[in-house]
Amino acid sequence: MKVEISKTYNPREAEGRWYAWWESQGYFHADEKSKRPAFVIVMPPPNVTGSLHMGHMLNDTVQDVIVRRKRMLGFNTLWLPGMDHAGIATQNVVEKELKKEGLTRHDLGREKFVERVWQWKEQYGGIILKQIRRIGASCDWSRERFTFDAGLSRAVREVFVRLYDEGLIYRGKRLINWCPRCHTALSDLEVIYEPVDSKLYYIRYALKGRANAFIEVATTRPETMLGDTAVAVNPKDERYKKYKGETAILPLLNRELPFIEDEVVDPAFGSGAVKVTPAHDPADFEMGQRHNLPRISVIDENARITAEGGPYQGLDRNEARKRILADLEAQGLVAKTEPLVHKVGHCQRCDAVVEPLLSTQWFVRIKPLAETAIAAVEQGRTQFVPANWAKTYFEWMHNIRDWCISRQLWWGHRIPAWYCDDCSEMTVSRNETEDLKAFYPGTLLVTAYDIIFFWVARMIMFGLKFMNDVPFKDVYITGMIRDAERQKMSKSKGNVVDPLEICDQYGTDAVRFALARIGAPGTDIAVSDELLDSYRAFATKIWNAARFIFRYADESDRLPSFAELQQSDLSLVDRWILSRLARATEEVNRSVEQYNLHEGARHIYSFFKHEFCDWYLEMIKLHPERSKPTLLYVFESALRLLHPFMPFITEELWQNLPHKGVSIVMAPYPEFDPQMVDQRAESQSELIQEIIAKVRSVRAELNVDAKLTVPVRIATTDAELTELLSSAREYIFKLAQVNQLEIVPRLSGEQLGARAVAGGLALEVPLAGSINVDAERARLKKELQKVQDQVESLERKLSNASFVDRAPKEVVEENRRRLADYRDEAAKLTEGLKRLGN
RNA sequence: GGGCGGUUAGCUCAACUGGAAGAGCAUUCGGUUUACACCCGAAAGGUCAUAGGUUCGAACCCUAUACCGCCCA
Repeated sequence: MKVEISKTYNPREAEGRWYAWWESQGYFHADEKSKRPAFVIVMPPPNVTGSLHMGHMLNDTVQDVIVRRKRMLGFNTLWLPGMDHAGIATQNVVEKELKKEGLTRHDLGREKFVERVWQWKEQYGGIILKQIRRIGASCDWSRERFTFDAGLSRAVREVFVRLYDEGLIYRGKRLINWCPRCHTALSDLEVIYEPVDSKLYYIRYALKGRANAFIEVATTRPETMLGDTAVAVNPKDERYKKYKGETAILPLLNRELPFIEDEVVDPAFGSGAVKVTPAHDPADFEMGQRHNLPRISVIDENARITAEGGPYQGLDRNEARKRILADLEAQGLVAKTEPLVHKVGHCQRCDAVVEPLLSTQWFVRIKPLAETAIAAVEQGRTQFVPANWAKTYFEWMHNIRDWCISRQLWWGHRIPAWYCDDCSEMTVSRNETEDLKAFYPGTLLVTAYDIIFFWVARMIMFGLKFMNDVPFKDVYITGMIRDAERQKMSKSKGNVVDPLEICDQYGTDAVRFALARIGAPGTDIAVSDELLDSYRAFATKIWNAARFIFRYADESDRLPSFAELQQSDLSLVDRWILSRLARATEEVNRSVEQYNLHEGARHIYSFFKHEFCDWYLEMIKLHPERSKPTLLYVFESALRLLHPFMPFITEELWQNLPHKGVSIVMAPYPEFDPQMVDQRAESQSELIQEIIAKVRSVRAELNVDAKLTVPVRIATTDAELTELLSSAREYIFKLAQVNQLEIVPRLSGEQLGARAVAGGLALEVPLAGSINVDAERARLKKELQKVQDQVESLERKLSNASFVDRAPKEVVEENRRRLADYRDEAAKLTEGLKRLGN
């Protein structure tokens, strides 16, 4: 019985069906007892509150292509999925919910609140994990992890205690980033600096003991003046030399401020003099340390002015700014105001303006960890792909600063400071130990470059520290997704596309292929409708090729082995396509192995579309039954080759074709077989294709009616070529609309016809009087010009003695051969032209 | 200010080790050839940002410049 498939492919239906089946069959499950070599990727865990965006889809596609191929190659693959409990983000979400009920987390208390967050997590969290399934990611869901699970909490405590015992964790009063909305400390990385339209205020500070003498300081944050403890200028600044040793008087509060000199002050900024507020500015904090200045905290954790702010106590920082400026204005102390765009730190999670505050927090002394991690990358134990990103990593690691690790969150790991003495025996559970043995270190981490500082660096540091080995051998850095105008996608710009909608629209396979195809490592990707259209068309092409095959395939057909094919009666084009398949297989494997997914995708695309569909399928229409075994063999192999990129459509078609095994997911990945290469079949077949292409080209340029069949005459005296041409004449007939092929020793000058050269052979399309001599002459002249340009450039090259002497022999030979070919072609074209007169 | 990257066809991007500049889309022309009009065939389109240098040979290596982008401070 013939296999029937629908006229068009319905991606949505097929995708859901196959994924559910794959998962239920346990194909993605890694076996911790397996003896096969392991291939391990840990998925950078998405936030529990998150939903899939194109960046995730790119990452997950890259990981899935790599993992699926490795699985098919027989590796014991583990792609470990998980979710980040995302402390601040998740707490915010639940707090917002509570607010609707008129409650705050304080009304519930810590325990009840955390319980509530867990409820939220079970009910609404982790939508993204379902979405990740939707795009075909072949993760081992049986091992799914949540960063707030008991096991991971224990690991965090263990790490904390060990670092503390070694003196790498300390508690100290330092200037930290404080989010007054989230009410927590943030690490440096959690602060996003954004340009803000602001003003630079020039404020007059009086000088002690001098009537009417002022120094102007420039500031963007007048409200912090309440905490000023000095005025600073650059020591090289001549303008202020005269004030050395003087004392300034802080307006409004009348505090005495020493006049100090410090290199960090930029004489070109503002007036060249700045106020120094060690408790509210990182640069001032350091200056304060250098000059032993007192630190006065005037802003509290609610961003309100403290008692130190005297009359301004209790005011919000913004209100305080207004009032202070008004008061200064009233006293004539605001010299001038200039517009200024400067970068202001915002909370990564809630976008509130971050307040630098003095606070007692826990810090990790990170330098010793960083040094080991730097060495590991220098030694190549972990490699970046592309290698350039190692520079970014080094740059950051060399300038790393102690890391503030405490957060004032309820939804987060608790610092076990109160039972340090008791927890020294904590270990991870036995089960995890077995998995760790089997799967640590991992092989690969795939992430965008904005995460190098977060996950990559920290995983390397802590992997080395606690597992004595790097956590992964390679780090593949993907680009960022941009829209068609190359703008970064962001919610505020409103140009975010939902990958699931895109997948619904174009089919997941098409979107995956597009991402893989265009995403060279480390380069940004612009997603546009045109791009997606072209790969949906590719999926459709595959579907239709299958429909063609199903016209001849029967349920009783079985898949031949290559050995069987070799013994059967293969046609020229069969041998050709097998050879091309072998080469495509080699290229795809080489490319993907080197993480050049875009190259791999390109090779498959080009093989499938331009060789298999455009030539092979067209050619075997002459003898479909004879070529059926090869057709089935090549198509089935091509599906396996393509499967990592387009998992759904390949499974759908594979299941309907003769195949071996239960699922393409577990079928072997094609590997290069030198026996399949047939150089002779390739050159013979290419000659035929060149002849067909030339005839088509001549016909099109001379506007020959598409329905009209024409005779073709080819000149050769070579017996082998004569044999080849006559055996391949049917292909030329069918594909070039030819009705007669005459092989002659040489073309005579008497016949009027269009001339061309294909594969070194002169050919003629006698058009029996219908030819336009002028058009043909023009066409030939143009053709000849091109060839002569080549001849000239090669002659120049070869007449250069140092090229002939110094270039490798093969290159010189190659050029000589090309020159000879072009000269021959030119001669033939000239002859054709001469015949037409001028 | 420090670091990184980019500049190739109208557009989006490739080009593995320095050795004939490619693809997709768009454009033009011709086609309902029974797998496919989400298609087929043909064509046109390039000073590889600019200026130097290295080399027999440079899109690729080096130097400088211009413009664009990103990261860090």
